[in-house]
Amino acid sequence: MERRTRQQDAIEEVLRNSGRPLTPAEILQLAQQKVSNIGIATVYRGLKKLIQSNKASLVNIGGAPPHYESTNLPHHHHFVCRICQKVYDLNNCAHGVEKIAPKNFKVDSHEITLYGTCDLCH
Amino acid sequence: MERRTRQQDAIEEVLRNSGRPLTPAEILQLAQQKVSNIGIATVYRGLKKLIQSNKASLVNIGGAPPHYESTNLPHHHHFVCRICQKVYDLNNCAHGVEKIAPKNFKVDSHEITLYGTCDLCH
DNA sequence: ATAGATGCAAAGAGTTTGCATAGGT
DNA sequence: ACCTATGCAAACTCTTTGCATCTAT
Repeated sequence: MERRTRQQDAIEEVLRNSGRPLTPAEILQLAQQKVSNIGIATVYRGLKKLIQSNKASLVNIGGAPPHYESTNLPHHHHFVCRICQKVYDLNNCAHGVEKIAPKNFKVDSHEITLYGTCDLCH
Repeated sequence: MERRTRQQDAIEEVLRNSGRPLTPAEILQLAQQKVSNIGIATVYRGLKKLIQSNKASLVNIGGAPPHYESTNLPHHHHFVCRICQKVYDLNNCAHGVEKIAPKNFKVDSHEITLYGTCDLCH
């Protein structure tokens, strides 16, 4: 049986409330504001559980370390700022991207990542 | 001044001759067939140089460890088969993807990765 | 001869795991 | 009371760095 703990709740809440994907270290820092002595191992274990239950997903971005985000968001993509390394959510999606696959390749999902300079850094 | 060494040549050649992106460990293994006692540190240093001189680039694929590929290929994207885990190169590119960024965000490059089932696996 | 590149091993970073204990049920 | 989840530290994996040596120029 799975148990509900303050730590697990904190991790889940941090992810849901952040408007952008976070790294495990960022999640730890934010979760510590809710549960003072939560450890990094708990964050990793918590993330693993959230991914298995499909409440969070891994966002893999070239150059940047792994980020995690809540799955309570609609379909979207990401923008990585080359200056501040922050990852932003993009709300639009280019339609028709899956058409670049060859015949006989069945596409079930896609990821688009844009790189450049964000609002604040430029 | 930069020097030309057998090790550096081997790394470059391995990347150019492989039809797909490779991990540092795979590059090491293949390069050892050409230069017997080349070490992993040399591979990392060699890759760094190739990236700086724009002869190779990092390919980041969700779930999989970092891969590297030669830039002697035209602009292209990747397809990851969920069954066999292979990474395929795609020759087309959806144009206009950079338009999904908000105003004031300057886009200089993009990556598209499709996921699904490849030809052979389906 | 000179100085950049290499190989090895040690050091760092990020992530996982073992184990005793706290705390949810 | 039971047994999962936690916190800490050690273990692991991947990558980088220090240093003596090799080697391309």
